[in-house]
Amino acid sequence: MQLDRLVSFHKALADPTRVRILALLARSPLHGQALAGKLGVKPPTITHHMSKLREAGLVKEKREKNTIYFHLEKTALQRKAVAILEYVERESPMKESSQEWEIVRHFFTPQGQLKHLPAQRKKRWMVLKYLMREFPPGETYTEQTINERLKKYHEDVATLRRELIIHHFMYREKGIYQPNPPELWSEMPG
Amino acid sequence: MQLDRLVSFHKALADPTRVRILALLARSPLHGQALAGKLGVKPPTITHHMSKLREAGLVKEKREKNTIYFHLEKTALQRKAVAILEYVERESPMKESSQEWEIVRHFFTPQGQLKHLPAQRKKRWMVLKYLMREFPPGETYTEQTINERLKKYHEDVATLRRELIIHHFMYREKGIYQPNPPELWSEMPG
DNA sequence: AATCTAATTAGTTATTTATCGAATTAGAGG
DNA sequence: CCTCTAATTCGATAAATAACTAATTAGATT
Repeated sequence: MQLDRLVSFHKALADPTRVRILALLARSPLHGQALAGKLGVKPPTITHHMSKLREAGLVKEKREKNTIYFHLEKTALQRKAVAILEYVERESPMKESSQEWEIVRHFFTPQGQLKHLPAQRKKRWMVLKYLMREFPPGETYTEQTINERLKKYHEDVATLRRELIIHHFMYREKGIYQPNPPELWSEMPG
Repeated sequence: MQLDRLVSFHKALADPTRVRILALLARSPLHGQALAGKLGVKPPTITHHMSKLREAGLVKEKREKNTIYFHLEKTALQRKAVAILEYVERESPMKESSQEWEIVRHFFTPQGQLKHLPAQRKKRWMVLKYLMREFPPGETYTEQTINERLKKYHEDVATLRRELIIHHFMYREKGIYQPNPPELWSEMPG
């Protein structure tokens, strides 16, 4: 789910009256006047809230004579409720271990600059893997792009580039760089 | 989770900047200046957002020298994300069948008033069960409270009260009413 | 003590929004 | 055509809030 859809879903739930509406509709379908009565608000307020809930895809309605019955879209609610988890997960290639980050972070300044490449092979590998966050898979990168992005971390981009290739984090062909999938990375040393 | 906690959780996620912060922190802990830099906002804005996220229990912080590193409380996020599902579920004792509701609803006006108690025993039982939504288990109720709440449905609260007792939906002792758990209810007739 | 940096507070502004009363629209039924 | 009811729209108001600048606090280092 894209950011703005995700945010407007949570906006829909960021009001006590709307949450109570959903709880009522989970019991049974209700029409506007009944909701207004049970919640102690006026009909225009219900209209206001229902349009937000409808926009968020959480309720649907069925007309019956002059009356409009709203019902909860429970499967949509379930799906959207967990979307935030997928969203933060999708963006986090470092999820495997926060201990790893505890080691890696000492080689970066608070501004995020790399102080120096670790001498220890294991730590060096971790730092290189960390740098790969700049190059998500599924895309290819020119050498110029690689240089620009590595420059943010350290002056000596040539060494960084070479190390990334050596450990098979990336693959180079005719000046085009391509991130390897984790299966092709070199093993984490000792 | 109670309503206001639930709402303030969703308020915390109802802003694109805060969702982006969570996504960044899912990668690795970061301090305020780094967040400000990556998001293109000023430090006071970060302070503002972090206090909301902290209040919602989604981030924690660790001081190190002069710098404060924030990290995501992922398990809290997971727990709270699904809380809305439990909330709407908990309030819906009618979930077992919407066919049941199709029968029951004919005895209520669109405003939610009970037209009359059904003569058929099975339908009468269903209507009484439906009325029990007013009296969640885990609490006790005075007769006055019972009367007030039943009054919304029908004038003749005495009959309703008596029927609820007869069918063992509630238990009365010394003028205090207590809802029975479903195991103690009388069997649904027919 | 003086200084540097990160974070916070205070105060301001512009935007959003929850709610209401009054007026209007949309159907249904006489 | 008239009337009734449910729902919506319109306009107004009050409250919440996201963002900034400027000033201040809190620790750490010199």
